[in-house]
Amino acid sequence: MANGGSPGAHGEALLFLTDEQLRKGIEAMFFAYRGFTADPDRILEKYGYGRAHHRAIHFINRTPGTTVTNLLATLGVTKQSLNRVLRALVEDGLVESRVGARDKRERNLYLTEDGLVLESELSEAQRRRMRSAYRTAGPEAVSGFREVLEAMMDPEQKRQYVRLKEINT
Amino acid sequence: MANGGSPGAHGEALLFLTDEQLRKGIEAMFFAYRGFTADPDRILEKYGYGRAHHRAIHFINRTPGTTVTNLLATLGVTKQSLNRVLRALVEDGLVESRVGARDKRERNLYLTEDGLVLESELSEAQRRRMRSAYRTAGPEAVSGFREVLEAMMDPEQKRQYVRLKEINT
DNA sequence: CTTGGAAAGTCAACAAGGCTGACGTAAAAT
DNA sequence: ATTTTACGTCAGCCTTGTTGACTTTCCAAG
Repeated sequence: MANGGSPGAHGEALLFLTDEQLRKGIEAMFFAYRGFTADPDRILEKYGYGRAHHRAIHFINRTPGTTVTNLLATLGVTKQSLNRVLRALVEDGLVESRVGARDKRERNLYLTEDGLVLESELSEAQRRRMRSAYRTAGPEAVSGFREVLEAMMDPEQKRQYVRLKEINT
Repeated sequence: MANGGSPGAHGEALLFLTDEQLRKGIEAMFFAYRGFTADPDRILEKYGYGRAHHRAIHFINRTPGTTVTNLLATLGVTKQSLNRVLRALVEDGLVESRVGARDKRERNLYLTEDGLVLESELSEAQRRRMRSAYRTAGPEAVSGFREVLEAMMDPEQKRQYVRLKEINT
């Protein structure tokens, strides 16, 4: 079951698939994700928001005019859970919810000016860290980074990711 | 502030540092982390546990005999929060808490046989996904993946990561 | 034109897992 | 002898997720 240290007959080519290597990858994900969220978390706290608000703000900014159902699919949470967050953002004037033009049942979501300001504060902080990590690791590492992450996603998540990736190419 | 599409005088060498590229990295992290936790989450649900239990189990397994204070530093949560999780695991017979031999104030934590069984179920699921992602992306990508993740950690997290990495080399 | 179903919003209740603050006990260190 | 450390615990709070039930509005198909 567990294959320890000694490299087998296949040699170095498969070294990166040992349990040891996989474990390092797992722990790297765990610790890196903490860093990934640390800066936004600090900013959000100032405004009394949490990560859930950040996610909503991020994806509304990414696809302005998106519907609630759309956002639900992207975020993978329940309507009730998203609604609580969305209500706060609308009440605080960071998000605008317009009745759909074509289909009046839908609500099209947009960031207000204030919403855009917070979004930019959050994403700049997150980009700063990402930029520094990219710079440290170099372009080759970056492409490997993204390849592995993509391969780690569930099919549905990957669909969401690719869909967004192809906007503003 | 935002630098859009057109490559500047530096050419392709810095393309990976555009806001566009950074954004893709950010979203990749978001979606990949969901995949990363999906399999363990399903398993944990069967036993009525959550991610917090998984983390405790993982790191107790990694450094058997570790103390509560140690675990606290690794996990980055409060004593009260960890205690709730630890109490459940001890009561359910997955973790053993022995009074320290040298320092009787300390508690040394170990997985029991049952604990080891669950740990192995969880980590095998997680390794399976990581292995598949590594295989898809290839060895070069894997090293880039880890480099970027390491560069993304806060110094304190990186210390934890490196400390663990160097056990069982 | 009626009706079925989709999109959205809302209420209530609950759970996991974070947090702070305040104590208490045992044991080590000074 | 006193202070500090390690651990445990009680109480209460918050965010963010869940289920279930119900309503309103509106599109679309029969």
